[in-house]
Amino acid sequence: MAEDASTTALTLKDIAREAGVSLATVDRVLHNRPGVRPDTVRRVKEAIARNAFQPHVAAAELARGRARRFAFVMPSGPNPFMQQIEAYLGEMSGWLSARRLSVEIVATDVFDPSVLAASLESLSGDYDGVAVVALDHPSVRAAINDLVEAGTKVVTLVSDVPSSRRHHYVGIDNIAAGRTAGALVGRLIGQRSGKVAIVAGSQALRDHAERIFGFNQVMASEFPDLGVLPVLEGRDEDNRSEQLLARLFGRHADIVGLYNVGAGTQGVGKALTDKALTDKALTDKVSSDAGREKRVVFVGHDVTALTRRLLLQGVMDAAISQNPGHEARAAVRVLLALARGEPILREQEKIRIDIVMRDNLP
Amino acid sequence: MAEDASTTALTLKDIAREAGVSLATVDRVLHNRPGVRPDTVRRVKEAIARNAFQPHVAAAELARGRARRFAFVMPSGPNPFMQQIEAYLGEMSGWLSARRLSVEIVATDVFDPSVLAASLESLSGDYDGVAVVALDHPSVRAAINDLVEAGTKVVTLVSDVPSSRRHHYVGIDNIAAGRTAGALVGRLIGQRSGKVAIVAGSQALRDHAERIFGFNQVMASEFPDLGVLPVLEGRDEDNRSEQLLARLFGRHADIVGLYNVGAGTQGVGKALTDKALTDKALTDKVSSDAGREKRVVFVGHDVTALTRRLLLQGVMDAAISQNPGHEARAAVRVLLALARGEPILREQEKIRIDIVMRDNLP
DNA sequence: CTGTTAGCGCTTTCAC
DNA sequence: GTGAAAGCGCTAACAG
Repeated sequence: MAEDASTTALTLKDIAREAGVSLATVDRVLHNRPGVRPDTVRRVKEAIARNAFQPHVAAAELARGRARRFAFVMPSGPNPFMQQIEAYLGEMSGWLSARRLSVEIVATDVFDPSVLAASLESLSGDYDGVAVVALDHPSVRAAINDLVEAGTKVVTLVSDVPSSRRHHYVGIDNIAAGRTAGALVGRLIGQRSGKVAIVAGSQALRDHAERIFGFNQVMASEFPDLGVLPVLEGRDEDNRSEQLLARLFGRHADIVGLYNVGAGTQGVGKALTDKALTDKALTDKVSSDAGREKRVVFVGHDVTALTRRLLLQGVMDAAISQNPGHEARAAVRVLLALARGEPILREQEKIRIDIVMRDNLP
Repeated sequence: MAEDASTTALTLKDIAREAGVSLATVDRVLHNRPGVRPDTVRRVKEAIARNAFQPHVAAAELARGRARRFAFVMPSGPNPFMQQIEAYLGEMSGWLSARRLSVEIVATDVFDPSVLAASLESLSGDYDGVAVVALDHPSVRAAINDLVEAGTKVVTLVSDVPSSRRHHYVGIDNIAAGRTAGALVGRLIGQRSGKVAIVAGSQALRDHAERIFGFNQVMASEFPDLGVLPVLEGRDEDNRSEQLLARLFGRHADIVGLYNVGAGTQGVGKALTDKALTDKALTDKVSSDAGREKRVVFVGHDVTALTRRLLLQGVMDAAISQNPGHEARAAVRVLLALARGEPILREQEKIRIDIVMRDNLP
């Protein structure tokens, strides 16, 4: 139990002496480099294990000389969530340069498989690691596999390609996120009855499809009395989402819940507040609590300036969120650990599904 | 814009040459060490600023030689949450030793101010940094200030002493946590009416008192129709909490919500399931949905093996949680950054108030 | 297949 | 006040 804390930690040299070999040989074994007789490998490995030897990362880092370069392949459009990730990468610049790490952002049309694949291919050889917001498509998968083949460390970010050989996925489980949204909508509706609407960008997007799947799962099994209306596809555009919704509200007077799967939140919020005003005007003479009774429970994704405001105003009830700062830092740390051959702290790098309501806004 | 990426990063030597001084002098200026003429200091600082020079942390770490020692002063009792923090510290052992860092856990009766203060005093001089689950008391504050005075870096963990000179607090805003609990209880009760019960360990504990304060704030302003019953003090003990609650349920048939502020969750859960059984027996002949109608909305704190089970069973509706793994790692990283004189990544080290429900269980 | 050796960019004596 | 020089524990190039 009582380790002698005053003893200086072991070094490569100690292991070398103990195994009866030279520094270089231990180094070779440590990094699984070829050119060592199997028997020697065994002896060295034993010495390492016996002493629970941990090489000093700082010394290793210093000795390399060469700085490490990472590329982040991000969507080129003006997506607020992606911009947040880029902003958080920017905030790390001091941290990065003190470690002689460089992170370069490569903007691409990630929605066009061939363009994305070409972008990835063009990175080969120049970077130690690549983080990519990936589209799940065969040619993208192939490009990722090629990078991995060439020795580049690859992590998928926010959107995964599970069938590829990427080393790690930094993002949330979207089915669970959809389930969480469903549980919130159902629970917050409470005893009331009525219908539930869903607005998504497109059901062809893997993450949107997964969220809808999870949402429907929960609605069907736990809130069977709430009828779920067919998914509206707003293409993540504000205007389109607003119009589709307004029309839907016209056709169904009994909508009590709404799940916005992707972006276009501005339009969704607009449609909701318009509806609230109309309802209020209609019922003002009779009852005063149209706000309470007719209020539509609204759950969406991500904490942006807009959703923050909607939450504070009470228009939105909850946002399911994946912390963009955490994703940015986790991607960098994972790439670094992979490049160094260090173990990944799974717990630390796991992205949680955050439920954000008005009182726990970050 | 186009920095020459191939240029090797600057080193101390470059700065020294540019400022017309030696390596040693730049080092002295960099660390605000005495023995440099003011004018020289200025020249060197200018050269550093002009080049946005960042010393290489790995080189600095390697050159120090001496390992850094941190102490974690933790409650000695069998508190599951604290045990989780210790477990996560344990999981970091590889990471720590690869950086020649040592973390020692010092168990103390943190609820006795004089004992805690004495423990802290005894650490002086032996550690580079101390993380402490602090009790807010004058003698504890004094002990913290003494440590800081002696050059030790100090962070408070989970429980803060805001009036002390501690360098950092790693933990949540407990008032906001209480507000979040209140909003959840209120919203999940929905249209039903009735009373809300609160069970706490003790109102003398700062964090419990703050949570109750936040909870009552929200109940009063947003759910004025729900009557909040006087706080039961269960001393975080299962049996006592259960008995107090059972008695309360006997006196009030219309309890629809329950907030458990601290531990003792096992007892609270027991009391709730017993009540559910009784209610069901009473109403089975008349209506079948006593489960739905009479169900008490139950919100508590922290994700442990027990609360996880209660959430899955549907006995508990939500747990307000502060991620113990994050707290452990944040405390270490903050102490390390403070010791190295590096900036702290505020965003990264901020502990969020997590809302955990069945579908987003970590 | 294995060993020797020259640094990496700092920190820290010890001299001047 | 300031500078010169000896490492810290690795990696990588080169020599056998």
